[in-house]
Amino acid sequence: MALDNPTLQKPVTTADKVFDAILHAIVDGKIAAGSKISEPGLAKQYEISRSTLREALNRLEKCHLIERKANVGSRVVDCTIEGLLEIYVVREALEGMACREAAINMSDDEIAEMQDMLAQHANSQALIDGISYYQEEGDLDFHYKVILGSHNQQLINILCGQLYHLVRMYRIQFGMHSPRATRAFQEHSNIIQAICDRDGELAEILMRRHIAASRKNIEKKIALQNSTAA
Amino acid sequence: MALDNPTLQKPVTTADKVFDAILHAIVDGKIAAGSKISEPGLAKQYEISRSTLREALNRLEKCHLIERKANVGSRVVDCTIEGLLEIYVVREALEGMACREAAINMSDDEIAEMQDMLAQHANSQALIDGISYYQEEGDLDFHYKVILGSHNQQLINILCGQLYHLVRMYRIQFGMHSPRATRAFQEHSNIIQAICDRDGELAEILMRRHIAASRKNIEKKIALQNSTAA
DNA sequence: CAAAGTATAATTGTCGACAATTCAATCGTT
DNA sequence: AACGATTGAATTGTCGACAATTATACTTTG
Repeated sequence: MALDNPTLQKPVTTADKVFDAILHAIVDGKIAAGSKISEPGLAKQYEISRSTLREALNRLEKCHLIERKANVGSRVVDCTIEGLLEIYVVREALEGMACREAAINMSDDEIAEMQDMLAQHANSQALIDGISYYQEEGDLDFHYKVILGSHNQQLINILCGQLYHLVRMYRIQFGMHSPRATRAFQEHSNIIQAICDRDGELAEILMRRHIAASRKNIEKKIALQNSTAA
Repeated sequence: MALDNPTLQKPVTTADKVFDAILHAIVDGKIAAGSKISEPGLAKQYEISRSTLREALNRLEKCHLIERKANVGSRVVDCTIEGLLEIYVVREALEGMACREAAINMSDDEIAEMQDMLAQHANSQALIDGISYYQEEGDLDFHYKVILGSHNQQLINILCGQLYHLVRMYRIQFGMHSPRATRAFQEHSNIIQAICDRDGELAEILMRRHIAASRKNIEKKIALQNSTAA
């Protein structure tokens, strides 16, 4: 049960709720990537006014989940390999820095909490079975914790508020549950150790390598896919 | 004459124009940082409907220039030292990576163009006079060029579309024209050289140091300010 | 038959009004 | 006099309708 909204600002207005609903629909692929969004259609579907819907669409645009052109309309972003790799580049830079800052700014309690989480993941049946649960849920939990541990509001906003919605969208729509589970777990463990040692420099390097490894894994997969297809 | 909108999507709708107007007003401090925004007031001032104003406000929120709370309203972000330092941390990470990618992805023409710009800055009267023109305008031009040179749309969006509005706001409101002009110029020159050599690793390191130097310069200034005030 | 122009239909942008919530001032109580 | 509750005013959220722009289908022409 990973929190999919670590900033936990509960939806109070109806636009908030519709935003949440459409967000999940897009991330889960129920609204197809690249498809055009019909304002009258969606408004009727959710039984709200167009004004309220547009309010929700504006927030989706903030997450880079939809793109709007003036006098033309909104489209769901489409998932491309290039787009995915671009995100990994940004993640490598930002999460690396977040990890460095986390090593500096996290409280001892926060670190202990993160260690507990890792221990829990270690014991989880899914990891023992080598299944992809860890990849899909535990991995995000870990990364969220590190990001929040940076105590840098800008980093938190960009990563948790914007980029990670896209990350989850790609994960689901590209079906990314690679067999990196046990290895990624070891890398997480090393990163936490660096944070625990308050070694920001090492923590950043390890996190960057961790993310770069994921990216390269995907690149390899894609290359393989292309070679077999050709 | 630095472009203050490198993504150059011209305002077509009235909400776009109002967004531009309010953006400049906030960045220039004509609308005070931290002040509350009155929707009826601003709507009347710009002679538009509240719906159109809210559309503009949503885009300002995307730039992190205003913050909204449900059923309460919008406030202009306030400029704090902590906030400024947070931005520098993000810039160090993102622009460092952008610089690395620029060394890989920039075309020869783009590099030549950037070299021309630097040469032009070298000859500019303002730099010779040791005045702060370079800091305020040429510096931004340089950083924009590098960011765009990354050819990474995510990086471009985050940096040019969001963060740099805040950067300009802080520069103006904190009156940041430090005597780092000639030194910064030399650093820019070295960075371009690394990009020209297609040395992404070095380019990233140099850019990170360049930004970190600015941050430390500010921290020093603040420390000095505090010591004299006490 | 293809291509361009035009007219129609659909969609987006903008507006003003009403409902719901929050803020402010007044009044009453201890 | 200070604190809390209540009432009124102001602000935000939501709605439906109209205007402006764009997309579509049809007609006309070469």
